[in-house]
Amino acid sequence: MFAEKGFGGTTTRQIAARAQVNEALIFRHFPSKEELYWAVLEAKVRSEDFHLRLEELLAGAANVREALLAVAEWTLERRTRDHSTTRLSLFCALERHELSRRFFGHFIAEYFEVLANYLRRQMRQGVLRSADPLMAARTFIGAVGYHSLIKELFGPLDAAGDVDQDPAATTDTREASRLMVSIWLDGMSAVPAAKLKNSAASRKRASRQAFTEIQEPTT
Amino acid sequence: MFAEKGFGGTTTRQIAARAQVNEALIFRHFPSKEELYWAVLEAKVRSEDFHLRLEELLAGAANVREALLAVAEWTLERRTRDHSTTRLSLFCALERHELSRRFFGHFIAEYFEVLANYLRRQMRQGVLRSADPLMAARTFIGAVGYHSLIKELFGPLDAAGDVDQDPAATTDTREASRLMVSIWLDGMSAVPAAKLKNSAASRKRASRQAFTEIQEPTT
DNA sequence: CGATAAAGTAAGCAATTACTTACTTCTTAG
DNA sequence: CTAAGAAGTAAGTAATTGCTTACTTTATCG
Repeated sequence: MFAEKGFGGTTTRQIAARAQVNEALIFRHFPSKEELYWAVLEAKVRSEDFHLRLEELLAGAANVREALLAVAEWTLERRTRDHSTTRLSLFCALERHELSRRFFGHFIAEYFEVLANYLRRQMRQGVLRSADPLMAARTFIGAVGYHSLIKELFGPLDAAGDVDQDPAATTDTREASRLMVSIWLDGMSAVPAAKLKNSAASRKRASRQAFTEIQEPTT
Repeated sequence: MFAEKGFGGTTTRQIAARAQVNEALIFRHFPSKEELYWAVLEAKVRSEDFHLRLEELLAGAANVREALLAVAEWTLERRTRDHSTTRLSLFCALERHELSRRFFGHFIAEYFEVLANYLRRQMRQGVLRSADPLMAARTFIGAVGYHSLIKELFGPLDAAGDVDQDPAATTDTREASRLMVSIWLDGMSAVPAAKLKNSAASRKRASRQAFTEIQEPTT
């Protein structure tokens, strides 16, 4: 309910009603509404150990592309399935500045750090060109995160109008992930030799590249 | 005040106090708090004609890189200077789902559309590799937008700790823009010849890998 | 069992909410 | 000048807020 209407927008009466208990019971278990709120946040954060899952994904992937694809798809899929974490953290950040920074802020920083460390390693090994790993991580997460954020907050809005509704979320997730990874990775790759060849004969790209390349669609 | 504490978090009494008028005066000019809210939103949106400014920036740039750099720097600079628009739109999206979509949703879609059209043109001219322009636009805006969003909501959080505060916002803006543009552009360029030369000179990594494959390492 | 504490509740508290009413002041056109 | 309406206000309204009090029920364990 906090994720749905925020801290200020949720009343203890509503919470009690939804929990099918008396309102006074809330204040028997928690000294105040605020304490309940932080308990909810902590439980939420604790239950979704993001940066651990992220480490797993990165460690389990065969190469950078696979890793980033996995991260992108995981992120998009998770966030389209459940908006509550995003909403909760956004509400938290918007409503109470001080504490949210120490809460989600630290959490997010940790998350970035994990990806940044991975990218740093890839840079050292020459797989990626060298750049500020933290910024590089942000750029990637940003593309993925913003994409899903807009979708969560404002719906599909694919066209300028409002005609076509969410067509096939999974297809979209796949395709979106692939494009974002390909853009980021091509930009960060240490060896864009293939791309050069590619541009030299700009037509039949598809046949030439066994892997890696992401096809363009859209007539 | 709506940007600061949201619709529900702002009371008409507070507004009246800040405006130094009697609370009743508000309801003489606006039939309800909600109507006042929408009036504020409309005024805000109207005053910042984003997609027009975006078109100007794109039209005025010498090439794609310049254009994207201008867009990135403009976005970052504007958003670090004034958080109110972001906060307002976020609050709006979080608090009232239905109307926000028609409000900011349509607005954002329009914004994406402008950039997408520009990118489409560049693709047709062979400057950029062809891909879904809307997705490409989102990927770029995403990297920039998310970066500034995190900063707005959770502060600097550069390191995992909390030691170094915002060092030099302008320097950061410049550098961040440059990196994001370079990543995105290298990933989207049809002719990355310069990049090859560049990387060859700097590290001679290029010689190592003939084409395409992004080597995995992972011990 | 029986004592003790935890779990649970009905009713109500003062404070705050968006909004109204009944009234006074300012501005301005004919 | 003056009438009329706009601008402005003090003092309320009923409803809702987080939270408390005084009480009853249920579970636990020697």
